Amino acid sequence: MMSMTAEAVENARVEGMSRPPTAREKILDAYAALLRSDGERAATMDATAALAGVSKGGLLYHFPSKDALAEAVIERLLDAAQQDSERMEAAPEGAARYYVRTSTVEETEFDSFYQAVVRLAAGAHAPAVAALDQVHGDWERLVREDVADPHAAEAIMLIGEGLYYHSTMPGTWSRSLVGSDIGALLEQVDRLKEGH
Amino acid sequence: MMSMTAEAVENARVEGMSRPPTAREKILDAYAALLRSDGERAATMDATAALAGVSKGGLLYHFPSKDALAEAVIERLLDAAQQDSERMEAAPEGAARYYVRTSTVEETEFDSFYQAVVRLAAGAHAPAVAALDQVHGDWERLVREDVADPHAAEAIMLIGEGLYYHSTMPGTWSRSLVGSDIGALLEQVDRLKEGH
DNA sequence: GTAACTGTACCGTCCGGACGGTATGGAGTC
DNA sequence: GACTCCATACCGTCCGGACGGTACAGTTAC
Repeated sequence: MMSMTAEAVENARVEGMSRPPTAREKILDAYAALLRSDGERAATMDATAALAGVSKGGLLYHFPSKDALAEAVIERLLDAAQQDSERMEAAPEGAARYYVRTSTVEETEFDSFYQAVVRLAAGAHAPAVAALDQVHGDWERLVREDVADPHAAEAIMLIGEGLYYHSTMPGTWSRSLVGSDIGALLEQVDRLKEGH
Repeated sequence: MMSMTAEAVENARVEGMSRPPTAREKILDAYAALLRSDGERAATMDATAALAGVSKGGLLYHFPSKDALAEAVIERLLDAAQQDSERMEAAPEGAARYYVRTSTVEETEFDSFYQAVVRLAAGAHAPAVAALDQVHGDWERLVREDVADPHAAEAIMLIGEGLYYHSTMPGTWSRSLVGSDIGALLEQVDRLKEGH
């Protein structure tokens, strides 16, 4: 069996080979989980290492600085967003419906990292803000291509962003809204899309 | 000339008398401004005191702990939200239009403190989350009263929350959306509200 | 034998908070 | 109306702990 450098492991992951979770993956997941649940402040290196079941030395072996951790999370998001955009563009239901439908909280890896990066952006982390800019820009472009009326497209974008807003916010009211019928919401999207 | 205790000064503020900005007000504004611009992490007591033009000791005189600062910001938000809800209920254009129209970034005191509390909530600050729950619950109730179709009401709520999402996010893409024509967006709201 | 860790010990900085001052300006007393 | 007393409204410094990061000597698994 070949030995693998950290980089080789990373490449293998990017190429889609599924592998048993390495320490590096566990650390990244733990960091994202802490960001989501308790915010940037609580996502310390010690806490991340503890949650990942790894020593601090082990964490620093993979990520030499906290910023490296943040960069890796952002990179993961951009990778996932790239794939999501392709699915969105090819969706038979149309980009607008796809966008709104997938904006609801599903326990996907994509959402997990999206929410993590939102928390980073809330701390004014410039690369996180830039990454969100890029992701939203892609979505907006695809929705605008799908929806003839630009004002309807804008309203649909906002609905999706409202759902993301809910997904990144803890609290009770989010459940009452997001938990409701997606089908009915998609009908509203259709109504906006079709014009009057 | 009457003497005023700190409590009397506070009461005067609550009762709506306009007074020259006291140190307490300046500290609160500074703290909210730091939360908005750079997030919870950067809104330290030292930074707040410096921005308010007050010594650290002076800050701690008015707010004995950092949590007291957060509580005061939340209280301010709830006060402002109370007044906003009353205006929303009485709005001739209807609650739905009022809600969406005022969800765009205006440089009001209300928005300033709303964004500050969102940043606190992003740090999993429980009272901040509860306050946002309450504010959003009021809005939702009023919009549901205004819009016959509950699914349309939900879509309208989400549009407003999408706008708030933009307002709390730095970055370039927010401008292209939020800066666009509010009138056109309100037309979309009308279309949702009227049903098909 | 090398990559992938563990575990510990340590450093400098920052942050929240405690604390001891100080200036001011009434209130009460005679 | 001078004197004491005291509350308000601050200032400036110090401390303990947490956090990011360094260093490095061992250990395990392939």
